[in-house]
Amino acid sequence: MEAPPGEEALLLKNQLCFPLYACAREIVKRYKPFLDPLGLTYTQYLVMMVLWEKRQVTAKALGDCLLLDSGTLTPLLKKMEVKGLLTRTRSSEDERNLLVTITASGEALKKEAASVPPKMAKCAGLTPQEAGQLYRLLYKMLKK
Amino acid sequence: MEAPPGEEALLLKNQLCFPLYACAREIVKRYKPFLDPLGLTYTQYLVMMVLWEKRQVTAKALGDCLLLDSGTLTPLLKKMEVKGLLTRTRSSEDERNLLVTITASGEALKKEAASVPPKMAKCAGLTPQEAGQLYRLLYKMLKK
DNA sequence: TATAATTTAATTGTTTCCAATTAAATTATA
DNA sequence: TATAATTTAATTGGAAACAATTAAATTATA
Repeated sequence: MEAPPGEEALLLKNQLCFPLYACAREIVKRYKPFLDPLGLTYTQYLVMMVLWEKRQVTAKALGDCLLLDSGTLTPLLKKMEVKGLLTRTRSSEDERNLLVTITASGEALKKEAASVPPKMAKCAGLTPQEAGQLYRLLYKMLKK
Repeated sequence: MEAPPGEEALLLKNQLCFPLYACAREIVKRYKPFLDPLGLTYTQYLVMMVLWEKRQVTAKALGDCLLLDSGTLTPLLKKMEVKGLLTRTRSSEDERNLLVTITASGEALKKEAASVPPKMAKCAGLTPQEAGQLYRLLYKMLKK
């Protein structure tokens, strides 16, 4: 798909990367109406999913989970702290580590967020089988 | 994949959107070493693919192709004009339309770019069958 | 132990991306 | 025709995203 030789290879419609890039942006847009009422951006929603599961993580671990670096996470976490969703403290064992901890208010948001995944599932427009296929292919690409 | 009910649905690992979002960013990163020598960012490369195919398009048509709006395209096209890759002129039939036209130097870049798609195909780490599947699934999602 | 290497966040500067608004040109309609 | 509605770019402001650098803490090593 991506590498027919000659002229064809540079046509937009023969690119695999373009629908990937466009689809990722499109999905974030489709989340927006569901996340706006929670006061979360899509990236903030990802951070909250990690915190709803683990309650406390280091910024490093969060970056490893979400594949984001400190240049993205530092300002993001500061904003979320101002909103009262989490706290940022240094680990006493190792002062280099920033501990990100969910607040009660962050926990409380989980109830409201419970309605988001079912709504989004409809938005994707794929059958469960197709969604499973897509999931597997994307993780295969990511692992490479 | 995206909507198992209850607790499960908010786990990061059960999201379909996350690998999509992460994969799109990852792919742009994998392009970087191949596009840097051409002096193009990934988005600029997409614009050039359209121009290599059509030579001239309106900004509107370009936005429809790439699913980008004027807020993104206006500054992008201005930068590309400064680089000498394209010209920006108004249509005489309809002054609202901005005509984006490839320059000789933009055309010349196509030869160098020919090596990019085969290199990227290897980077994706998918079989041609898998790439085809992924392509179909992504466009299905986009159409919705 | 003193120094070097490593790890972790933060910072800086650039590029996207989008929502919302504005302005200009064109088309439709009263 | 005069006015209203539509279309197209541009602008503005905010949030990511990343590369490269810096600074601080820790660990490894000479």
